[in-house]
Amino acid sequence: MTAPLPESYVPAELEPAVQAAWQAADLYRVTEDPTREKYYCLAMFPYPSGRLHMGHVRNYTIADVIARYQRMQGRNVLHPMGWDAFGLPAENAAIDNGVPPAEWTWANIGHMREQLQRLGFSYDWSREFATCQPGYYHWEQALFVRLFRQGVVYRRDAVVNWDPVDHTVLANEQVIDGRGWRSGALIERREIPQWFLRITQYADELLAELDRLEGWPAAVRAMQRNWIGRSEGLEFSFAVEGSSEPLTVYTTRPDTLYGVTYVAVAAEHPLARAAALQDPSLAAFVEECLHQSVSETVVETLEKRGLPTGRYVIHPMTGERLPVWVANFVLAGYGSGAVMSVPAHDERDWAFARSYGLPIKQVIAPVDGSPIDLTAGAFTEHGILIDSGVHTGLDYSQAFSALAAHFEAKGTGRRRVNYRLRDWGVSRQRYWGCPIPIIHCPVCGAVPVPEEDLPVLLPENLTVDGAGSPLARLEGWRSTSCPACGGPAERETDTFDTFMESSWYYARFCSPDCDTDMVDARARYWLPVDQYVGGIEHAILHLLYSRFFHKLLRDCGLVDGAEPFAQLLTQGMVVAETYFREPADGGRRSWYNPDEIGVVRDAKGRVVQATLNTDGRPVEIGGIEKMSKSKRNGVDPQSLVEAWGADTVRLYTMFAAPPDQSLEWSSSGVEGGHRYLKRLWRQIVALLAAGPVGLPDPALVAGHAEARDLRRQVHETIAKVTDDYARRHTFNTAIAAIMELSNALARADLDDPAARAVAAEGYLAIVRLIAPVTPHVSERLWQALGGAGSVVDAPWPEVDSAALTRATVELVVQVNGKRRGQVSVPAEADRDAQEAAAMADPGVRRHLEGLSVRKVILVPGRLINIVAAG
RNA sequence: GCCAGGAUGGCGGAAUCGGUAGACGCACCGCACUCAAAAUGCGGCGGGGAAACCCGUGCGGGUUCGAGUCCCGCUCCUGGUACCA
Repeated sequence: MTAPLPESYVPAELEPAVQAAWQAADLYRVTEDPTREKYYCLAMFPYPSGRLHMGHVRNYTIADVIARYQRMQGRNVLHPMGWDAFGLPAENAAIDNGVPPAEWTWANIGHMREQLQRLGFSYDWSREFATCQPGYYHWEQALFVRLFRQGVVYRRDAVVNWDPVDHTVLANEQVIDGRGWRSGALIERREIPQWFLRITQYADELLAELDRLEGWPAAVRAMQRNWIGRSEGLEFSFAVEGSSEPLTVYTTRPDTLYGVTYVAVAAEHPLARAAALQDPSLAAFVEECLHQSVSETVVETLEKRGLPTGRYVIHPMTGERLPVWVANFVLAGYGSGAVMSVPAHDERDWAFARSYGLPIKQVIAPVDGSPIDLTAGAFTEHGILIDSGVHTGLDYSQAFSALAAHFEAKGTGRRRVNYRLRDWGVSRQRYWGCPIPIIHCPVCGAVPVPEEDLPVLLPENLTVDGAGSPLARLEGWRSTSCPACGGPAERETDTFDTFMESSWYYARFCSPDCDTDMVDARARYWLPVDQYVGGIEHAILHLLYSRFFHKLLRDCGLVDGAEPFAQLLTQGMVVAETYFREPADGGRRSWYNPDEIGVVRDAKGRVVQATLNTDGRPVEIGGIEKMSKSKRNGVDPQSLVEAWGADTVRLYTMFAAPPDQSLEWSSSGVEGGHRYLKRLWRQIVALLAAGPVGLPDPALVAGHAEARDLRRQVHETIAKVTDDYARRHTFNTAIAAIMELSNALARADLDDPAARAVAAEGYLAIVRLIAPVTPHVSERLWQALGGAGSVVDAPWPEVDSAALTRATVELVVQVNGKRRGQVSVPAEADRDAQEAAAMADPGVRRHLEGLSVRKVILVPGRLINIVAAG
């Protein structure tokens, strides 16, 4: 690799050679080393869907840049990769092609691993695992058994989407307009027994720790905070007319109690079911509600509808009779399945009351006494109680306290902290997942599988047909004996939610070969993850479950610390232009890949028309959308790597947008990235041809204005790029600064010894600054420039603060906030001198004519604003 | 529906703590090299105007000496919404 640098840059030859050298040196294998500072950089592991897509490339390049940067800082970097291998797509593929899910999954893993390796990521592949391996899920089962004994696990009925034709439970995304996606049958809500983890027991800690997660984006913390949704309210009961069973409700607005004009219950509520027995139209409505998908989106965007049950409750303060309605927006599984309705002071209740002619009774007035218009909408702010019996005149918190005391004294209610967060249902009626280690015994009930009998292996090489649960039909697997009494018993045939596997894989990477528990002592060295990188779509579920698991692991004594991920970077989507044709017969649109499209531009470069290359006729431009199979606007990373090389793909992906924004695909943009690498290569070829490479002599540079300015830019760039990588994670601006420096170095006179030395210093810096992004080309250029060892472990360039000093600064001069001139002043000039220089500028003088100066605002070293008036 | 984001030239984006709007790249235009093309190099490039200048960061208001940035009210787009991962 010390051969002279070839004239031209050929990534197809260079990159495999560099990768082979890395592999031969086993460069990316890491072990625990207490003498060195550790850094754990993790990208969200992929579901092995078959091929890498651009979203993966982006995710893994961001993480690789950070890992490589930290490594060049001298840290001991753990950067692992594995596979989130259980899940629904494997079953769908099995149904469609008759391939067993295990086979399909492993074939995909093999292919995707090759694709990742070709991109040159710095993974320690010795730590690789897939979650479908018994060596992994064994310990997940062991944790579940432990949690069962601790009472963190329980079983209860919960509602699912049931497809009555395929006899299977459907995921929310498999329900389209209330029908099963394959069968087309109207789905039913069905209650079945399921296992739950008591995440609500940790709700307060999950909430409190959010405030300390300073390395997380504020948006993600806000979303989690709202998702947990802690509220303080009042739980109380209404007496039901003609029944001894009271109706319990929870409210965060006890102050509006006197404004309750009706009560709404879910269709599944016993009161609704009982009333439906006597009322055929009510029965029909309840039946209709029971065919709605369980998804919150569906429930909340439905037209709000309801019917009176004919039953009444008694208002606990006024003794008034209030009607009980069944409403399609009240969730059965949440709270008590019943809500008090205050149309005057709640938007949803207001809309419902308006459409059904229910009374709207104002009981809260604005504090300032201003009138409100209840015909226009609800008044939802806090205020002063009116028409509220003995509580009239109180404010929100006084009313809250008084009413809570009232109900507590009577024993019909109490103050309660409530969470929007619900316990985590982990049962899935699916085959391709981790078996739940429980045995159902007719005598002993649900008994956990003893630790020594774990893992409960998932039978593999099964054919799946999409009807019913394959495990339930596997008689030989299902029947077993009870670990407690020895009698005949049956295995649990549900598997875990795949979020279970992805909730602790980050810990397993620390000790992937541990065969005694989930993790061993090595986890204490590596955890927490210093930098976690993944899609914003995981902001709530995956990240909340992982935080929860970390606390469970901590409480089992397996890890230290409360949180798994110190820093979080959420990346945006990869999007691309779409093109389509609308068929004349009104049938389905046909979509075309951007590769198949040519565009016609006007004189200013604006796209005026797009045509299909094969027939030359126009197509419609459909706008920018997330890359997807259905819109055919996806770009295959592998063909890009083949065409341009991994470095170019990595460079474009990092350059086109900051990581947290969506990234728009552009093939000419990739070409631009490639051009830059070719230019950098050529420039270094030219430098080496110009003479021996040595570092600048400070004395020589000091007396040489151009060399001094250039050297200042070199060191300014080092400072900026370092800050962009380490603190801001704005790789796009780091690359822009590197390109700018390249442009400046290209103008250097290589025949001048001082300038040539500064150029050499600059290129040695650039090659290292860009190495995290384009490691292959950097490796080769580093060696050509005489760098020691591999660039992967080269020391990060240091800023020479002496090089940063400036003799003069440029000061922008404004008059009344408008830019009127620019003056150059000595860097050490005082305020008066700067003002005087600004006033002397001819453009400034012209705009000050006839005006008197009122105020001068000086932003040192940047701007001076002269405020003047006539 | 609810929660969280986003919107800046022809395009992707920059402007980091309220201080020069448009860095860097793409596209486009011109020039050089070439028989020619490609590649490469050099120059131009928000709109209007001869210029002085004026206008301009999704829309409507506001705060400030000064607003892309802060506040209030909208529009549209995106992510999540608990069984997609």
